[in-house]
Order: sequence, then structure tokens, then C-alpha cells
Amino acid sequence: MSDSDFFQKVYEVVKQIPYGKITTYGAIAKKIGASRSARMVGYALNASHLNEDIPAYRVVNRKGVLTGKHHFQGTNLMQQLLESEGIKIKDNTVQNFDDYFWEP
DNA sequence: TGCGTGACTAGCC
DNA sequence: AGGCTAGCCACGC
Repeated sequence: MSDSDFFQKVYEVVKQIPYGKITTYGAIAKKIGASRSARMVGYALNASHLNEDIPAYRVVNRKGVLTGKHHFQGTNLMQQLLESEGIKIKDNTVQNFDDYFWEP
């Protein structure tokens, strides 16, 4: 809570996502009191690659699409990580998204 | 200093 | 039902 609490709050919420679960930018934004700033959540996650403890791959857009997979190393790293947790993905979209959704 | 852009979402046409 | 616009805020050029 000092220079950039927004980013810090985003990081804390993302860290709390349990194994095998995913959430959305909007849910995080709403949790930290910036429901209309979902873009900033994505922006924060973009910067989170500097923080090893941030499982940003568990965050997708509201449709369950891996919109940010291009920001990960490789081409399908994000998908691989999610699949390794038991989440089915097809065409960059999480199957049974509502079943895996986790609200902070 | 100012405009454009972006890991988004909800609402309007 | 589907496409477009507007709102948010930080950062780069």
C-alpha cells in the first residue's frame, strides 16, 4: 500500500486463486473496488511477469478466453499450465468455464 | 504536454 | 442476435 496499491491488490488476489481454478479480470477489478478498470487488472498482470509468485495464467477474460496467452513465453504455455491443473481448453477458450470459475 | 494503445466489460444501436 | 461505442487508467513515443 504505498506507491501502487492497485497492482499490489491485483497480485494478492491472483495469488489466492486456488489450484485448478480460474477467475476473470472483472471479478478481480470488482474485488479491489475498480470494477470498471478491468483493463488495469490486465495491465497489472502484464507487469506481473516480473513477480514469480503471480499465477497470471489463471486469469482469463469473462468468456473464458485466454486473451493473454500471447504475453506468456512460448505459444501455448498458458494453456499447458491450465491443462496441467485439469482444466480443458479448446481454441483458446476454457471449457466448462463456469465450473472452474473462482470468485475472490 | 498530448495522443494512441491495451491481458476488459457492459451497454446501446 | 451481433457489432460498435464508451468508460477506465497507466505508460510509451
